[in-house]
Amino acid sequence: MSTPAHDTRVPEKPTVDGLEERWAQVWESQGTYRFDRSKSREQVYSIDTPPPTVSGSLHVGHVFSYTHTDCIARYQRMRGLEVFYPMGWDDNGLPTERRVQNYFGVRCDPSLPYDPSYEPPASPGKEQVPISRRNFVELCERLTVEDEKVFEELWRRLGLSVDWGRTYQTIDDVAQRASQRAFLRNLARGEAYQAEAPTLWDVTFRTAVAQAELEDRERDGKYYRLGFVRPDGERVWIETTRPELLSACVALVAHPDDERYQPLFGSTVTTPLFGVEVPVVAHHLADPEKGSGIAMICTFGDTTDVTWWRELQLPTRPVIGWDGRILRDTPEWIPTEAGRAAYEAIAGLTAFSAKEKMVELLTEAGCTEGEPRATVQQVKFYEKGDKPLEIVTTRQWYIRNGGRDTGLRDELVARGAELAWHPPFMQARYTSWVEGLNGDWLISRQRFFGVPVPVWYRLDDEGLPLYDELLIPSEDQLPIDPSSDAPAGYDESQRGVPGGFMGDPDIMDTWATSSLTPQIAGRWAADDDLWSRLYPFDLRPQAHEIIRTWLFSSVVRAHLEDGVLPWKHAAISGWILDPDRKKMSKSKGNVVTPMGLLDEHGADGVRYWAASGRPGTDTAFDVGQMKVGRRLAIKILNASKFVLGLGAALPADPSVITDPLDRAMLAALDGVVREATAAFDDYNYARALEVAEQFFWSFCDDHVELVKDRAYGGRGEDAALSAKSALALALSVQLRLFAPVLPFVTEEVWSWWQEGSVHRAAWPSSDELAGATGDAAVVADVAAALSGVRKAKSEAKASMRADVERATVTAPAEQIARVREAAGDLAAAGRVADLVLVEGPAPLAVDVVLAPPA
RNA sequence: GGGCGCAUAGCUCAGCUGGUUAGAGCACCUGCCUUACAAGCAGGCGGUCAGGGGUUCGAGUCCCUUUGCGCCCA
Repeated sequence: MSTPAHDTRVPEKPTVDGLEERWAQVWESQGTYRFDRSKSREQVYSIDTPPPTVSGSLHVGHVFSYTHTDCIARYQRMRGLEVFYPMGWDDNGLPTERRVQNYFGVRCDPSLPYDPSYEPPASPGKEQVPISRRNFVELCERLTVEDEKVFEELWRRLGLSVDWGRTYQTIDDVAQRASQRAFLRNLARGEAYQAEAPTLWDVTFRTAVAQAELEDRERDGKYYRLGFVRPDGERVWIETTRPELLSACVALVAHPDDERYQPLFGSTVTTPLFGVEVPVVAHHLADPEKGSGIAMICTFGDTTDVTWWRELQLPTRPVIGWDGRILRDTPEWIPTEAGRAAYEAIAGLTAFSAKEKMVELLTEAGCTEGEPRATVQQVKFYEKGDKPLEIVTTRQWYIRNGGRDTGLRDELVARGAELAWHPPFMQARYTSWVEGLNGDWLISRQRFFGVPVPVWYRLDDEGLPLYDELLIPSEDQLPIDPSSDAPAGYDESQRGVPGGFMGDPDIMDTWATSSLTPQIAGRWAADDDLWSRLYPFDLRPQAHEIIRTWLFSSVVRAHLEDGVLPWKHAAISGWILDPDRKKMSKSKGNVVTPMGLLDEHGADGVRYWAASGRPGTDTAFDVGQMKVGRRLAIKILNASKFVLGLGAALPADPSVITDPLDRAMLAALDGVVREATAAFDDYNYARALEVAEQFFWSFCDDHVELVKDRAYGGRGEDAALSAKSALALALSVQLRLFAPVLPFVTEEVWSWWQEGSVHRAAWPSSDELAGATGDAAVVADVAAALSGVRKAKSEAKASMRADVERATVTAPAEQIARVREAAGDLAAAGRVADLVLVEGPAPLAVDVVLAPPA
């Protein structure tokens, strides 16, 4: 009839302490979360896990969002899908470079040869030691291995159901191969190209920066009023914040409708000091309200200058070098001796010093008017930099992303509409970003720790590179480093010599590699069998601030390579806010270490807090919620101990559950299962948790209290069997409902009486409750009646054990009928001697006469 | 300047496609050792759902608007 109770193993004093360590070990040794690659694509749920930056540190925000993904992963696994859930480490890029520089006291000098026996100084010295690129990369790898260990430890402690046999990096050979292969294929299809173009340039890092990495910052600036000279000798006054670029001036521009300047269009003026003749042109982007309404166009002061330069086909007169200083050679376009002398005065200066010098010279020469006018300007910065970006003209690699092609742009916008966004409004971030693009994706970076651009150039007879004559490796040669590998048909002795070759010196943007995380984790083009079982993936979880970078660039790569979306769903997590509703950040010193939280509140408690945050919603950091979660976990232990201690066991046949109250409770639970399932299918783990939790508390406080007496045998064997069977069934279902959010405590209880892991058990369904359900409405009415009795005792300041002489329940007929179904349990739980049920008006009321104290 | 989101009890938040007296947890107050749990249990206090206007028989929910906060983009 039912499973005997003797195989349960309930501890005397259950505790949540120590569960993490114990179960993390069991899961590892049993391979609970190991991916079974024999499953077909339809049987697999594949997750494109965001790789955290290992040279940074994990914070509460990581714990928050990774928990969400884990809840989804665990749910899908219990639904019977084989979950592909890898973990990646993002070690590619600038943050690692900087950390290595500081940690070892070295810097990369790509001109140096590789030294296989190199060992870094024991402690960093005052001066950074220059080392070769390969040595530098080796140090990066050495350091990141240590970081990864710390991260993995935390993730295991948090209980992420990751397959730890499937970790990946964004810099190792696998990643480099995928990244270079994708690039070469883009190149073959004409989607990757090189171009000499104005490029936003960080003078500190000496690298180009992509549109997606920009941010605007406010800066105090000054407008200087400079007089240009017309052929008739009259002055034209312009206002500029960058007088240091005067020598780079190529034109003046005003709005075509501006009557003040219309007479000048088509004429020329000469620049003050330098005497260069420049045209006066018209363009609608010139703002008549700004300054004097007429502006100078330079090579290049800002991105508007670039637009004007391109659209008005103006000449190029660069004066700023890659180091951010004024170029030393006096430009040939300056015609006068005085002009050349003025230039020599600023040659080699930083932009800042050059500005001061220019203002001094202009003022002395009487070319300025009035005092400089203070202004606040929006200036473009590299998001990781601290000096304003300059715009320099360089040869760079680009990948088409729709920024210069409306056809492709429309296709990518359509991809965004095809993706299931959670929450849906996040799609707007994507669409507006794609629609606002104004250039292709610049992927080359003049840095060292990254995936090299895998091409060489042939050198002409004078040793100059022929950029059109690319030397390209075959895919089976990958990964390559063109600075140390020679192209086919050449040998190392021909590097850098006339008629020989040179490697492309640049690396790729970190997003050019991380946009391929599905391809890297899924072993694209390396393990076709695995790949075919995973791709396109099911889920990309990520934060909203990188929709424009990571999400978009991933869509671009999959669209170009395979003509598909890389995944079906994107789950966008919110921010963690501190109690002042500000974003938590290291600089504000309000960051809490995740390991400390796990120690204090337990992994289940911390996960409970995280899972309470709705998808995409910013959530306050709240230890109160973690305490609530911890209490819930403890309650699950205790309630389970009680139920199992009664000798409750799962019924082999639901017909033993005969009592209407038991069946009512299971009917209500059936509703909870349906709701939790629908919520999880909608990626709303928070709602799923909420309904399960709400049911659980009333299950404990009302149902268990009501049936206690019957379960102990107070009304006979059959009645007790019904109660115990229903309790066991309800417990089994509830443990599984909680398992995705509270993996440790549910596994602990599961192990007391069930075989295998709860995390590989089937998600509860209505089918398993079928045949054991009744009228769910009974639950609420009986609970209301019990509550009435309790209230009377509480108001009389009596113990809940106090005896009741008579309790009279008055309610409409149908409610009375429902209460009657559980009259026996109600009388026992309330210790009511005489329970009277009376039909009457709503709402349900209870009149209680307490027995005199004994 | 454009876009998105948020505003509900002291705090943190639910309230789906508009439907009877607006919910939960925490906190607070009053009690209760009750044989799973005092890390518990019972009961209670507490809200002109940011302000204004509109649609509707009916609005926390839909529309407009104002204010405040946050984020993304220019």
